[in-house]
Amino acid sequence: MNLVYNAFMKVTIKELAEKAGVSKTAVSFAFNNPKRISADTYNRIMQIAREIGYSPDPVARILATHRTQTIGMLFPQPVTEIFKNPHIAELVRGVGALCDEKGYSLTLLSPLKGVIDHTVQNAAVDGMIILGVDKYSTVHDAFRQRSMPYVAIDADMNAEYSNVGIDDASLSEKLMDILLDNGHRRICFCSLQPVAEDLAESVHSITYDARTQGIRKSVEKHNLSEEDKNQFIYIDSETSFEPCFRMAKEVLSKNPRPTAVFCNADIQAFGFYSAAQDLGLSIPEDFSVVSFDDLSISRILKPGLTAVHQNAYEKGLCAAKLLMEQLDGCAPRSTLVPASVEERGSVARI
Amino acid sequence: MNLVYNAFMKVTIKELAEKAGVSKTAVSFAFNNPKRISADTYNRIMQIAREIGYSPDPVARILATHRTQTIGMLFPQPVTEIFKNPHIAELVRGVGALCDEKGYSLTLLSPLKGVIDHTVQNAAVDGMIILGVDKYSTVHDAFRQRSMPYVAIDADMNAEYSNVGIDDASLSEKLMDILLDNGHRRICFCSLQPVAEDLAESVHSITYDARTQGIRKSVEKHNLSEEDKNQFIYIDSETSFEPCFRMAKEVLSKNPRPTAVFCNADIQAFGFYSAAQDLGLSIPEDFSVVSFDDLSISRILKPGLTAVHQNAYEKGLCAAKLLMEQLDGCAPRSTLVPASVEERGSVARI
DNA sequence: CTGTTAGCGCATTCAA
DNA sequence: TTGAATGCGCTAACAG
Repeated sequence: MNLVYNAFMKVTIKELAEKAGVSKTAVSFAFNNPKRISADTYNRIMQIAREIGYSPDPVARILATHRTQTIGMLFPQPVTEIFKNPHIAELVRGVGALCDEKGYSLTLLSPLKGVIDHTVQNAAVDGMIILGVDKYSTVHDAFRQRSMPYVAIDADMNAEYSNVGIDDASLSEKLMDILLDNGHRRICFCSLQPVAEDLAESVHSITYDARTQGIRKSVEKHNLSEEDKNQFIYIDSETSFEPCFRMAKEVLSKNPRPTAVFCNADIQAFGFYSAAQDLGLSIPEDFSVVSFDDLSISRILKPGLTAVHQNAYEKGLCAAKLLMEQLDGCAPRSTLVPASVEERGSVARI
Repeated sequence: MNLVYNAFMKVTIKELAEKAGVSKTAVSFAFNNPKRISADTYNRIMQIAREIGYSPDPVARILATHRTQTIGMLFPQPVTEIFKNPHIAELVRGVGALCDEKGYSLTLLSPLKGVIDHTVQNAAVDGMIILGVDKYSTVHDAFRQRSMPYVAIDADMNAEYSNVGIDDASLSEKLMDILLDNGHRRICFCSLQPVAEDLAESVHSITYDARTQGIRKSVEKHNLSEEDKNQFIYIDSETSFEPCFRMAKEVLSKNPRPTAVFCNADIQAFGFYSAAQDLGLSIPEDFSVVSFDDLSISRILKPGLTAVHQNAYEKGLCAAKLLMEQLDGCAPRSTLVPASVEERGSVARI
């Protein structure tokens, strides 16, 4: 029961005040607003503080000020799962950049006992950035109940809450255009990871929906026959390397083999590049690949990956900015982050 | 000043107690220990709680219980820098795994205004896991002063604090043996990233020291001539892809070109593989590579990377376990995590 | 420039 | 089973 540490009887502001012969307020000022007391008393206080090993209790300070100086990033899955995807680290980097600048800490949050609303109720943070919002999520109510500001990433652009995203639908359409324009018909689509295992059936990813819509639009534009459409393959995929690699091997071993894959995350493309090499297939001659993300580390892929380039760092940073705005009293607003299709060498004409 | 949210006048336990016609204690029990009140009052309390939108204030609870249910990961650099290295994400995954299991949150911490001891004093966490401890750091005193339990990763194995690490010295020696045994002499060494920019000169990385020691031992074993040793090249390197790529290109363009590189992180090896391809060099025929980390994503490298395999996830998990132990009152202890040299195809005999 | 007085919102001992 | 009283450690009006 943590007795070891409590046994030290943490020295408090009261004790220091007594020892220094001043009031608690004076001590408080010494630590937070030194200008308001004389240099003499300041020095005396700090001197004794050092001697008896005093430092203010952060939690008590938070209770009194109502400011945790911490923001949370709320993920739909445990940290241990979600961080398998390198894309997430970039998002965190972006958020972290502003946190560091503003002196905020960043807390990683995930559903408490599987329910995300619990986390929203219990986290000691000033605001949150939330990912993977389900279309029908009740999480918005939870936030409203706590009167807590938050910003979503990759959720609904036209909702009343703050959102940061890219134009998934039109980018997805363009990406699909490339495949279809180059004659590909036997195409494999890799899903984004289900949001939570036990909720797998009821997950409604807004991003995934938008991308699907874009694909559909492209398909319609190209007047594919029913027969063509029936050649599409849909595959469930995770977002860490090993499973993607296995999945890719499976797909590439199919008979007939698809001529191209539409990945929803670079890490999936990694799997296909690696699997192709293992099977003696070459990209793009034997197999074409397109993807979403275009991580900086993906530059290692040869030939270069044709992909939707989205700057995850920028998205994180932008979300953090919108949150800080709200923390300063501004109203929620949404932002569309620029993204583009980068054509490199991973698609062949067939 | 956050008026928007405070204006809602958060509903408190007192208000709920009045509305329900019970004492604050009853409400507290309803949320924390329902068995101690009758089902009737419980239901009534919860009913009204829902109606008026009450949920307990996490911060007040923390102040009263002295438990934040949060642990911190303290990095020597801002999150935005440190997360460029994929290795870090693995560490976080490991820590996160146990946090999730035990219902703890995980806060990412970095030096406050450049001073790490400040962070230690001000973070609202029950304990910390700390990385990149400088040999002469005063951070240990800061922890002692707060009576806060902590665990270091990759610090001193024989200190009085808790530490998790691998046998860097002997692994490094083995890795170097491979290079020397295969006839390499013109070898390039890539440093680990300096801990903090403004402290660059006074940084004393324990890990880096140990590895250097291992290398030295290998060199001595192989009776290298002074002339041989003078061919060694030492290069400062960062741990994100783009800079590594540029650095690699530079190294590979040197005349005479080194025959091999000793990387201290996979991400550096990524740079060399990519740069080699760009320059029309092949690994290992034209250039050999060895590295530390062996990330799962590194499996994409062909030929396979000869590297020290360390399970960063395991290290994080182990550190979290040691910390939880201390939180339960146990004494600090250290653990050596197994690691091994994996010989694959990235080293040629010359 | 300094000190006094109230809380902040909840958990918990003890008595009823 | 319930409630009153007390304390957690600090900040912030306000008064001196």
